Amino acid sequence: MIPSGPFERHDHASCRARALAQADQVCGERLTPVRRRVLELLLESHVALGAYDVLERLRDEGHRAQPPVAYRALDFLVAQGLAHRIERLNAFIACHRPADCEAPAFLICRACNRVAETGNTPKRGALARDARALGFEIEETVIEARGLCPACQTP
Amino acid sequence: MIPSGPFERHDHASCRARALAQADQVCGERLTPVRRRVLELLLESHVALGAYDVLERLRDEGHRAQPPVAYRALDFLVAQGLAHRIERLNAFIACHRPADCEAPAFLICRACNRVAETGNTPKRGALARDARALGFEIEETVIEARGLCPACQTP
DNA sequence: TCGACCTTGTTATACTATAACATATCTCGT
DNA sequence: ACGAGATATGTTATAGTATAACAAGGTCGA
Ligand SMILES: [Zn+2]
Ligand SMILES: [Zn+2]
Ligand SMILES: [Zn+2]
Ligand SMILES: [Zn+2]
Repeated sequence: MIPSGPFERHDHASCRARALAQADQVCGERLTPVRRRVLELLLESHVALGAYDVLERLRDEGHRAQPPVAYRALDFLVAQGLAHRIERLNAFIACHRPADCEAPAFLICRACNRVAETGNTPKRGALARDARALGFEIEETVIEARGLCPACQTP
Repeated sequence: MIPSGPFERHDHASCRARALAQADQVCGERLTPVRRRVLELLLESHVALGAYDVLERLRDEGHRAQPPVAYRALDFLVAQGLAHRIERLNAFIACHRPADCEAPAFLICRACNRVAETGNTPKRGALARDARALGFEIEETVIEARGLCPACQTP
């Protein structure tokens, strides 16, 4: 996947619209109003949101939601590949390319908190080699790098 | 680093003793009794322990400890490179090779919960390439693979 | 119509982590 | 000796993250 997005200036409206359209297509009716709204919230920026951030926003909109509402919606989105959980942050971001997203990796800026998804980490790196040598069967890999995005590197 | 350890039958007593000796050497006096005891607890198996697991064991031994006691000891061990935090598990494992551990990656068996550390992930993989292309400066990377160890793969 | 399945609502609780303040010790320069 | 700063521990309270469990309605095919 071509690295692109959060750290560059970009047309975020269409960035968001495209992801939402793909989500509609993937899920059809299963993308219920709450789930769709949560996805929209995640798509508002490239900053990861915690479940309670999502919850708070839902409440601000008049939805009298309890924690399971947020977690269920987020779990659904993650299961459909429309969002990703960032383990280091206990938070979630929307996937901006759900159509072709496999083995994603994440670059997390510790200064501005934006997260870039840089995908398709190869299955043949040093990790895969070591796993094979051990007889370990990898099912899923979390790769999350922390550092500074271009904008936050002091000049 | 040569993959070795948890998933193979091995002399765990010396596995543990070696790590402890290296820790003593690295830390000297700073490896206080509590900190050393926590490291020993982590070294008892290759299964990751949560902070509250550690706390419970300390209490079983008569130490009237509160949560900060466990977290402080664990934070110290992590800072010294004697233990690693596994983000996916909110848990900690001892590093069995503190002397030569840099950029570790982890293989987590979802069946038996043992964790293998397979180290020295290269700085020149696809991730590093993408980061460079984005101008992102990586400071630290979490790599955690989930799957099945050899013993847990049903035949 | 029945039952299986999915979705949402709601209450309560479990698990993980840190803030903040207190106490003790050591070391170093004066 | 004295006080300042650094380090380590004790203790209380609270913040933040996540799930269990039960209830209730909707859809849809057998
Ligand atoms: Zn965008
Ligand atoms: Zn940034
Ligand atoms: Zn061992
Ligand atoms: Zn296993």
